[in-house]
Amino acid sequence: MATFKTVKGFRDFYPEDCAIRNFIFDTWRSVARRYGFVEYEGPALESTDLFRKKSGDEITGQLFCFEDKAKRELSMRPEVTPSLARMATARQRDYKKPLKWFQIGSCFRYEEPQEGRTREFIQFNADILGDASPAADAELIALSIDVARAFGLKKEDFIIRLSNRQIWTTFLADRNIAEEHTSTFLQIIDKIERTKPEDTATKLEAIGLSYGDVRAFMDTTDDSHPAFAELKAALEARGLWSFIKIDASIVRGLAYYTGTVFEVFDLQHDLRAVAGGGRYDKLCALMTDGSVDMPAAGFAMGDVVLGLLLKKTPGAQFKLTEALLAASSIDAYIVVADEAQRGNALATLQALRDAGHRVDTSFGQTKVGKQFQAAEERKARLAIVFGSEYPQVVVKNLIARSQVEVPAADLIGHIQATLATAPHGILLA
RNA sequence: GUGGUCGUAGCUCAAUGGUAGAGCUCCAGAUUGUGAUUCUGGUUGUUGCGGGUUCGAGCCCCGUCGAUCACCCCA
Repeated sequence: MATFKTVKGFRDFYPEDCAIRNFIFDTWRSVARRYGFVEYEGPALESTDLFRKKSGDEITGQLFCFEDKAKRELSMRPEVTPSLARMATARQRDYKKPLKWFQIGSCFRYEEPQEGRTREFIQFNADILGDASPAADAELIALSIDVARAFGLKKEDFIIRLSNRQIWTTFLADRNIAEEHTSTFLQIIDKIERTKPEDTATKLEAIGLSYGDVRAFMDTTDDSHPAFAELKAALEARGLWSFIKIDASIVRGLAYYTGTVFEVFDLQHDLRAVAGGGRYDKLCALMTDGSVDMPAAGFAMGDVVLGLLLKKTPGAQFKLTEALLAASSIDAYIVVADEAQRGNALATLQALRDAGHRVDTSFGQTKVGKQFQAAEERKARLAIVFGSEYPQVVVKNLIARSQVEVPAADLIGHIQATLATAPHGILLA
């Protein structure tokens, strides 16, 4: 038994886990690129002040923070948006607007682990900076939908819950509620679906509002509300509006959001939100003390909840299995049936690898049966047998279970021609 | 940070307070040039860790670490 254990809330990625992780990364990347986003990355470690600046002192309780040897206060990043704001504002003159940037990397939060929540998790972040239009919001929402679909999730599996903080700002202004109550109010709304109505009513009355008024407003806020008009038009034109459900209770915590806010929710399993985001037009100005005022919007999707959802959704499972098989299978396995031929076998191994094929072999003298077992295990398409009949070489198609003898001189050409054709079927179970 | 449940072989789990086991996996052989099945044999444990009670603790008690669930929080 090993003496050392994985640090609480952190995960090991054994090959089978890493394969799933890479499938998720590949999917995120390919869809983001399809949308014209470019990849960036920031440091995993930042000055603690960067996060304080954005979220205030109270968040330090949830930070992995420490002092380095020079007594600098540092924190593992709990999110990438502050780093993004720092990077984008620092060199915003170098890039034409709008910036469409995405990133994939680990984030860290010092919290109690439980289902869907670990202390290190990997996020996909997509942001558009320098464009304040609802068209940019629509682009992000469309991206989040297409990412979900790329994982094999269907309309019955997930929905986008959409709102806009402006509708609440207007609601409060219409009732002459002081601006200082806004964040308190939004916190109440955020929790309204999981708090007892009596408790909510008490809290609302404290800032001069009635529960009935708020509820009635929520119930009558639908997709005909003018705040959604442009966004709706842009998504309808793309044929994606049917993925949207207006839900005024979505306000996304007490974050920096200023307009559109949305979450990707699964419909079948009652999980946490798979992704969330929105518009945060004031953040760049805040982070630069007003010197760079750049509108922005974005969303983040974590790997943990997404992974749970993919495992629980049959359609996504199939895609995942297919991708894992494609990633792990090899083109050929070289069987050395006669040790005297190992030199010729290794020369062929090298030539095939040089040509870009995925080829493996066993290291030392092993029974032929074991070598075929290993080839099977590796999901090889071909077995290439070097034995006493050399210079004739046996090439066996492990899927069709047929084999031919090929002269050594023609071997490489024969194998490349065979691999160039589509396999007859995928070897399953 | 708070509370509930749990922790035995690589995995899934047994074992009235009385000698720590099974299945699967893995490795080898049956089978010295062909993938499956079957059969045979074999490796693996300070029972998470540390104390305490007891003639005797995997089992009871305390602490601790971890997992899990629910709070808190969710940027």
